[in-house]
This record gives sequence, structure tokens and C-alpha cells, in this order.
Amino acid sequence: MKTFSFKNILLYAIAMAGILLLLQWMQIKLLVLDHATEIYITGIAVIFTLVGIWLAKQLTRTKTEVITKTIVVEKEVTVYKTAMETFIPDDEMIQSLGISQRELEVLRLMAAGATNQEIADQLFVSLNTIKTHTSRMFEKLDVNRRTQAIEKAKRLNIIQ
Amino acid sequence: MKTFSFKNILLYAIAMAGILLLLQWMQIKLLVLDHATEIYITGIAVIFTLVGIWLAKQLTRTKTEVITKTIVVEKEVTVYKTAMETFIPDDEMIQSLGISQRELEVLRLMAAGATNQEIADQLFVSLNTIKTHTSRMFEKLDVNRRTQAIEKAKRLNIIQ
DNA sequence: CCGAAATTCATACTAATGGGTGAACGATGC
DNA sequence: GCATCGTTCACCCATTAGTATGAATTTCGG
Repeated sequence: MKTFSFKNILLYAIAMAGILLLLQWMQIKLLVLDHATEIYITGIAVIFTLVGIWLAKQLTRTKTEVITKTIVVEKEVTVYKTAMETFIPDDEMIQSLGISQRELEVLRLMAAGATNQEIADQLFVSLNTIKTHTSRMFEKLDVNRRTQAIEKAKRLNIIQ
Repeated sequence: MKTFSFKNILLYAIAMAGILLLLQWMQIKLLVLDHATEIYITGIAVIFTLVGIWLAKQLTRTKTEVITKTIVVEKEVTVYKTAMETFIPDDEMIQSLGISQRELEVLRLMAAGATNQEIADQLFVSLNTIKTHTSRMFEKLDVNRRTQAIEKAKRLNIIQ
């Protein structure tokens, strides 16, 4: 974690040198022209306000980067967990393909490795019903095998 | 959102000490100002530097937050892509299950949705050979269907 | 060089899957 | 009420997948 870069230190040194030259010049003025103390102080105030602003910007810039990196790390973890644990099905995709709720249930069980008979048993319907569902679903997914259906459905974020 | 860390304040203090030393050195050189005036001017410089910093903080606060949010969104996309693209197969698992290289190739094509005949054609072997491979592989994976094999293999990080 | 493992292929049989067609029933919306 | 859609079920036929068994060939380490 860098707080000051070499470039920043250099710039700061140059700025300081410039300010000192200015002060020196003003001091000479002060010696020559009496009753100019107010102008001198005001000048210093203005200059150091600017220095402060510049300094703050340098600090803020660095600080912002640090904060951003911290947030990114947090997000990385969050996103990773999100991708692993909470799967959000692409409802728009399901909608656009016209896949029904029942077909989706069949698809899920299919992806889990169940046979048509097992799916039928789990959903309390006949084997023929599952065959109908799978056929319609395959048509909608534009595939003709369950393995292809699973692959495509996972790729399109319909299941998993 | 903090603008100053303890470390930054310390660095600023050191910088100010350096400035004071510089001023002192210049004073000796020029023999212009007495000590009272020097302290007075330094005090003004410090105060207005702080004023400048405070001012800058007020001015840049909103802007900084916006920039941070933008960067976070960009990073989220990056992380997402990384999670998708870098899959590392669990070689230890493959080893421990005793799955051969050829069986793994078959498994991959199987997961892509290919039929045994298609796999045979792609690997330039006969359908019977693929059947043998799948049977042996199913035994090693302790499954008895290709859909189960795909599901388990993905779950165990053998493929995908 | 020998044996184990991997890869290849074959035959035979059974189970599962997929395609096509038709139909009944209920809910939903115009 | 009627049309549409989703869900249910059936029958038939073809293809694909899976199991069992046996065997030839290659590869690789001891």
C-alpha cells in the first residue's frame, strides 16, 4: 500500500521550493514597504490553502484506490459465493422459450440423473406423461436428447 | 469514508517539520525574520493547509463515491468471467477413482450431449469400444446412467 | 521380458429413450 | 361459450443406451 509515490514527493518538494521563493520575495517587499503585513499573511493563507487542497487531493486519490481495492476483494468473495450457492434462473429465457413449469420440473430431475420412470414416480404421473413433457421440452430447447437438453439448459442458466 | 489515516497524519507532520527546518535555514541565511514572526507565519501556514484539506474533502466527497461505485461494477464483471473460464479438474479425484484418459474424453463428449455413436466417430473408434468405456466409467463413478455420470462428474470437479 | 492396465472390438440381449399421433380434461382469457 | 394452453395419458415404432462376456492388442513399469 503506497501512500506517497516518488512522483508525489518530488512535486511536493518543487511546490514547497516555489512557495519559499514566494515568501522570500514577499519578505523583501515587507522590508521595503512598511504596513504590508496583512497582504503578506493573506498571501500565505491563500498559498497554504491551495497546498492543503492539493495535498488532500493526493491523499484522497490514494485513499480512494485503497478503498476500491478493498471493496473489490469483498465483492470477489461475494460474487464467488453467489455463483456457487444461490443460483438465479433466467426467467426471461425460460419465458422466451415457452418452457412450462412442469417441463422445468422434469428438466431439473432429468439433470439430476433420473430416468423418465423415476421422474414419473416422483411427480406422481405416468411414464407417458413424462415422455410427452420431455418431447415438448426438447422441441422448445431445440435438442433431441436429454444430455443435450441438460447441457443447453445449464448453459442458458435455466437450471442448476 | 475516512480521508486521513494515522499514517497520513504522521507523514504530514514530518513534512511540516521539514518545512519548518527549511524556513529556519532560510532565516539564518537571510537574517530577515525574528522567531516570533516565523512561528506566527508557520501557524498560519499549518492552519490554512488544514483549511485547504477540509475544503478539498468537502468538494471531492461526492465525486469520489461515484467513482468507487463505477469501479466496483467493472470488477464484478471481471470476477464473473474469471470464475467461468478457469476450471481446474480435480486430478486427485480422477486418480483415486481410477478413471483413465480415454474414459475422461468419453465423459467430456458425453457431457457435451453426444451419443455413443457420435463419440465413436469423433474418437475414430467403434461404437462397441465406446460402450465398453462408458460401462467401465459408470462402474468407477458408481452410477448406471450417463446423466448420472455427468451430474456426478461435474459435482466432483472431474469435468466442466 | 513379463504381467498389469489400458484400449480396442465383437456379439447378444434387455432397458431406456425419442418421435409421432391422438385425445381427454381443466383453467384462463377474450 | 369458445379458443388456447398446460397437463395428463395411451399406443406404436425406431433408435439409443446399458449389461454381460470374451478376446486381441498396445503400453508401461518392474
